Amino acid sequence: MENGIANLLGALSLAVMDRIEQGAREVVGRGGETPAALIVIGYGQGMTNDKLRRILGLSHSGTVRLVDRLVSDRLVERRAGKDGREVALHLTATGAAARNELLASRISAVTSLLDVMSPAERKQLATLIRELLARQDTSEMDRFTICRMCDDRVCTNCPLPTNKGQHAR
Amino acid sequence: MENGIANLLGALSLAVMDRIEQGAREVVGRGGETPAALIVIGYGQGMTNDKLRRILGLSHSGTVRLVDRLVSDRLVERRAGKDGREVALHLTATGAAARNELLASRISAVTSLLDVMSPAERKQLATLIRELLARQDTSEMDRFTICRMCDDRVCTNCPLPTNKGQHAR
DNA sequence: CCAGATATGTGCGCTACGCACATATTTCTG
DNA sequence: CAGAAATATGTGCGTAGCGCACATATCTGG
Repeated sequence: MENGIANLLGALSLAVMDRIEQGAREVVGRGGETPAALIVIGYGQGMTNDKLRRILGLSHSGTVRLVDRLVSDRLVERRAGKDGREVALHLTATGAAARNELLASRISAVTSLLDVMSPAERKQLATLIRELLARQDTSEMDRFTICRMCDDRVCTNCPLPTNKGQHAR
Repeated sequence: MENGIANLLGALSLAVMDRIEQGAREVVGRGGETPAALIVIGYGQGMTNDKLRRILGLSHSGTVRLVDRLVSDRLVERRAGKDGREVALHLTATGAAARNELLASRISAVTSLLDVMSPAERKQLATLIRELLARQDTSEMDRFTICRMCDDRVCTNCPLPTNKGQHAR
């Protein structure tokens, strides 16, 4: 059946995310979108509450409370934004350290599944996944959403297309 | 960088699970492990509360409450088990229908990401993922956990080291 | 200069889950 | 074969994470 591949990818994705989420919970002591929020804020482009909300796919109030948790955990600070309405989210030193741990934990979780493959197989798989992602029809915000856990220290050449509405940002 | 592949697989897995979970929530109106529970119970080997708990990776009480929700939604029935202590979980007709919808939604979600690939690329990817899964060092319960969302109507040849109908108590 | 858009914060409730405890049934001893 | 331990389920209570509706502050365009 042609759907066999869909089922296999579904199973693999579940296994991958189980491991990533377990590691993330151990590192930051929180679940849900909180780990992703820490990573996204760490990208450092003067993240606002509202932008974060759209990237994480949460409601507005859910995002405010999520940031409340990060602030009470001393991982994030709310600073004044350019616009008097906006809040600029910044990582504290502790937050930046936690973020690095989080990224390392994620890479390690995925690597532990991948290291049964030979270097040639890994290269082949990387090429296929890169193509798969590159051909997706993703909006600017979709791209941030998919990449909300991505390790910017490792992913120097993101395959996702940046041109859906033809103009970025 | 050697970790590029891990990051790519992590990003893809996140995208896949986002779509699967969104569809599952639309179908059953519940999140968390509830959709997986419906699928697992539907495998139909006289599932018990305790076995379900181990497959889903939840606490005991969490599982009891999860089953409570499924029962109150008229998707699952609690029947007497062989052992006087056990409860045998069975899908109602409504539950079986919801389960089929759920599986179809999952396959459709993954397929929508995959159909940018040519048949040859899909076949190549399937072979690699199958190998990746086949070489994992998984316990009996790990396999059920990884396969807790799997479509048994589609996955006739599970690559994980044990057939899924098998029960080792 | 004021109506609408934008951005954030709050009151309130709900879902999903865990811990500790209680209860019922088997199984395993001595 | 009686009692202890193991197994399986259910309950009281609390918490984390999130959404809806509403309130407030700031910016923008006619």
